[in-house]
Amino acid sequence: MQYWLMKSEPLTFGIDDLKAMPNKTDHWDGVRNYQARNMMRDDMQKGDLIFFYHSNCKPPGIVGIAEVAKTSYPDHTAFDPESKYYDPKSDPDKPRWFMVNVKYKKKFKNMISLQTLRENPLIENMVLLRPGNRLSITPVSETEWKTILAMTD
DNA sequence: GCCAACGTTGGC
DNA sequence: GCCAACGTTGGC
Repeated sequence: MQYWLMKSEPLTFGIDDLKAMPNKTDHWDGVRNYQARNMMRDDMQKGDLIFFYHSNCKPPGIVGIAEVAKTSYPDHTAFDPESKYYDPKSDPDKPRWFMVNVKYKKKFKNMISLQTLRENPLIENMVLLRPGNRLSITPVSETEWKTILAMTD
């Protein structure tokens, strides 16, 4: 069992959007970064737990929990010229981009803002909090997971 | 809206 | 393979 953090812009796709999906499940498409892809493709297992993070909003922070509902498979939006995630270099016979399915688990009564996370010395080395980090998917250690859960009410 | 920090692209 | 130019991310 591993833990992850996945960022999404709430205006594009927030945790309430995930909850509203059939079976509260959706595919996590549009990841176009190799490090993030590799984590989805190689490391994410069904049942892994995910902190759902809202980025590019006020305030940014962790808003709830989801879980990996299906291991990786090719991201079909890369094959669709109409999609904003279209990548002509991704060949259906040799897909470049992958995605997993993610299922809504819960939404925190109060989100844990980025600022609040930064103020907790127990998680100061978290990948998310490292200077310059822009990865949309980051691993979370068990200690970090438990520490952050303890910050919820 | 600004801009620092990255990642990617493509000429050479 | 280098690296300048460019695009993106995402906090502020």
